[in-house]
Amino acid sequence: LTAGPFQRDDAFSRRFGRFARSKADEAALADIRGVRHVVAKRKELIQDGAATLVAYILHEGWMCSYKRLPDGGRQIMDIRLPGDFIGVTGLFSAVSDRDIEALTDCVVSEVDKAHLISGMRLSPMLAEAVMWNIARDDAIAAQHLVNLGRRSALGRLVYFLLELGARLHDAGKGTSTTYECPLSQQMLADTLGLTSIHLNRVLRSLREREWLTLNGGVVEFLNPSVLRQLVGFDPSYLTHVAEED
Amino acid sequence: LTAGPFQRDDAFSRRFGRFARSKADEAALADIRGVRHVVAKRKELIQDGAATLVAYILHEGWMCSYKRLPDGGRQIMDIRLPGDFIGVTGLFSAVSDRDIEALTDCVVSEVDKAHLISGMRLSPMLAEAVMWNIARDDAIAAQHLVNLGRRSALGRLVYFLLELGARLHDAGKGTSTTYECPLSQQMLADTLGLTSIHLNRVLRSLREREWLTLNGGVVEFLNPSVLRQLVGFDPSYLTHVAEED
DNA sequence: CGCGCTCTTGACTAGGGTCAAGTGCAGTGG
DNA sequence: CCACTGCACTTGACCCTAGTCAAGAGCGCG
Repeated sequence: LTAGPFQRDDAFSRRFGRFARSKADEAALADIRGVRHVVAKRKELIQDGAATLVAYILHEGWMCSYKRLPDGGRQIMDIRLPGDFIGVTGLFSAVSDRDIEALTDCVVSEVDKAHLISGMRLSPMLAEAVMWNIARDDAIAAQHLVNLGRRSALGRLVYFLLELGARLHDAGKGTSTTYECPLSQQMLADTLGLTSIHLNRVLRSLREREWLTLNGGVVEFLNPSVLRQLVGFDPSYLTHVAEED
Repeated sequence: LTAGPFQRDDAFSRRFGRFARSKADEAALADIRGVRHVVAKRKELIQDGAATLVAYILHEGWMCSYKRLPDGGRQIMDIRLPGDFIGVTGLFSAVSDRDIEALTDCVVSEVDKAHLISGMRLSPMLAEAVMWNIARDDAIAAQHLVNLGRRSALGRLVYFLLELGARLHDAGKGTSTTYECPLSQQMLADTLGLTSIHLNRVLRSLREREWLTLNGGVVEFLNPSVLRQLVGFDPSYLTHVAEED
């Protein structure tokens, strides 16, 4: 894993290339990418309360954003995957309201605020792409909210793993029924508002029903259609559809 | 309640006026406001699945956005108050992923997408103000997520009512210890991921401890400092702080 | 007057948290 | 090669928070 040069199969290019209609568009996309960094597993990229100076594009690896509670617990807000922006909305508030941590070794590139704004002004396509991405993250957060507020532990886990699978597929990872998932049970629990003990019980129940397994960091859907129907999963909010004109 | 002309004490002007530094800025702010409408209580402003053509500024009244679940339940994502944008991020996805409904009689004005984008391009201040607002809504959603994932029923209710109070104060409504709240117990429950029955029990418990009351549509904090400390409420994410330069 | 809505309360249930003990395994050092 | 340690994962027993079911009160409205 190195902070090497631009690659065509980069998840960011896959996602945003769909918006580009001209050479100028592609140049605008390439232009917002600043310095590339490698971020080691377990290192914090952004701290809660720290000034928000730059955002990032995540090229390789998994990250998560979370909040700590007064009582010591934590709530993971979102998992960030290759191709995702990190901390874009945060650029417009004075300080970050959450921590962001690398779950695996990661490659990111910086996105400078002034640079991003001027890029969006010059390229309507870039503005559209960035705003669509913000809307997508918003839709993901909304689903997460529904998950925590109104679904059982089993439903939450199923929905979350299905959504992760769809997002990974979008980033060019995994197959339609299986993917690698570096999240520990404790992390899944912190995401879904459960204890790791209960999460373990739910996983066993899913295994025994032969619906899905999570073993050695690999998620496998044994019965995807039942799972999708169970929680009403419709992944259309995750991918951009071009406007008809 | 009429869809009358622009007013100086409008919550939107209060919120966004802080960003303006010139006559041109004020003109840009005034310029994105389109047609004014009155929306009757219980009417839907935006439907889940409908094409997203325009956004709105909420001038008067309360609205909420929610999602319905396959099993008939619902999760309220957020309460929208005077001065808030409605459906701005939604402008950048093809269809809305939630319903938005008036909880009281409301006054809104339309915000046209093309108009908004050109305004943001011409006025850096407008761009900054709109993006800050998106970041603020994001921070509110993040707190909501923490609420649902990691707090007890009592903690959720306390945090939510404190936050509402702070947001209303920002909009020029209520006092430091009391405000009018048109939300039924069923709506509060749908917001906080609880049943209305349990919400009622929690309200009783808060009343008996003499911490807060909700009676006849009026919230009153009897012991604000205890409540704030209980849930670690810090309202700084709700108001914009000007950058030092 | 009766209908329908929100709110209230009680009795019972169940989903998920807490506490505690134990397994499996990757490192590490003797 | 084998202890020793630490961490993630498992499982069981028990408890408590919040959901379910049911009944009734208060009140605005046609």
